[in-house]
Amino acid sequence: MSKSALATIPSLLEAKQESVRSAISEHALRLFSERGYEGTTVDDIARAAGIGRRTFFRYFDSKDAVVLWRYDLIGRRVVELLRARPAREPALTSMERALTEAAEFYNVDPAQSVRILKLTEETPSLLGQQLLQQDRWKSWFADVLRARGKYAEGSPQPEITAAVALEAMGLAVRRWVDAPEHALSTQIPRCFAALRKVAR
Amino acid sequence: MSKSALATIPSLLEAKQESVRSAISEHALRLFSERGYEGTTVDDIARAAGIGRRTFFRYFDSKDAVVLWRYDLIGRRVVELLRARPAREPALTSMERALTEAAEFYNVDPAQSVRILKLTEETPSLLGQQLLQQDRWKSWFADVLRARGKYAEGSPQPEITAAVALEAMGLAVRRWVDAPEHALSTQIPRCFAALRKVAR
DNA sequence: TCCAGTGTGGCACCGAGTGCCATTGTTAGC
DNA sequence: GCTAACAATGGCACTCGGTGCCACACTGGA
Repeated sequence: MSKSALATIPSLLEAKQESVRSAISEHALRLFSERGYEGTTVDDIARAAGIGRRTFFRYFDSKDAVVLWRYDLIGRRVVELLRARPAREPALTSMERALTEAAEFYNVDPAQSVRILKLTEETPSLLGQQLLQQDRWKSWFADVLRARGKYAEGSPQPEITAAVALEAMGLAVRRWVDAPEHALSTQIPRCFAALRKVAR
Repeated sequence: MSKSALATIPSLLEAKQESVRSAISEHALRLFSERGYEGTTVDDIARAAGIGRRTFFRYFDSKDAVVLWRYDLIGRRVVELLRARPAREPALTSMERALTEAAEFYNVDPAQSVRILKLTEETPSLLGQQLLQQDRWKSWFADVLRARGKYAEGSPQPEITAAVALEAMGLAVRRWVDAPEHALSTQIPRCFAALRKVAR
């Protein structure tokens, strides 16, 4: 793809590819809401988007990816934000701030976000993939925290901190999806407060 | 199967089925360690176990299940143990005690457990399924905790407590699998201690 | 105009998982 | 011990996700 360092211009072709990509994605989401995720085949999506089945798999690695690629950015973004936090800040606070800021992603189009998150939640194969993704994030976040150098060699502290923060975030998102009338921005501090209370 | 209330005797057939079941399971694990999980087809397993491919799917719902059915008991066992804990005990303590006791499961055959857990950890499709299973457990555990009636209506506290305890347990298991020379029974309190320190 | 390089999509293939059905064996009633 | 129900078996064909291969079409440059 964008291997050539000379590709200064979006080059028409890249633009076209991007439009094909979003066309596939939109048709897919429409079909999923009409016939359900399992009830929609890749053939259906390809036909609806006016492309070949083989081409579908050039734009997305799997059927899951049509839904889940949107989350790919989030993990990286959190790492970025986390690194930007002062190293002296309590680790859990840094996690909460970074996750809160990254959650702005969902506010670009809240209704769309809720629809996608709900679909993910109620479709086992999608949920499984999402949990897998978040599991990878855990170690990324733990690495950033460990790099602060405040932990003893082999301490489980960074992993635990990263994991439980992600858990709090996950619950906040779930509560928001189940009751979108309460903003995500109110659920996050609520869940982190509950987390801080767990250990008393 | 054991629908008939009169089935006092294991009935030869049930016994045979149990032996077929474990035969499939053992051949599967052997093949997985020889050729890897992805490199082994269901046909291979069926052939090795001397049964038809179709029969394989009568004993196990999926290829994953050959590995993961062993964990099925654990979740239910934890619920049981959790209910047996005194309601006045701090929730996180109850979780730690219940999970610790349920972890005895792994001590029946530690070497075997480590092999299976390692396989699960390094095989995405297995890990995904396992995370999915644990996600279901979270709500089971949360329900038990909520039934204690110590939480305000709609409080995220039970979910958070269940989730982070499971996270601590998961990390303990992971550390044990990566370094089996340190007993799981020492990793669990270590990870829970780290968890309690997160909130300071 | 001809020659790359690249996107496309058809075709054939693999592996997981399922419905259907004939065959086989086991159990139960006589 | 014979036989009639019944359950387990496994073969067959099919669906669907995913992949390798290859011929074709388009674009851009010499």
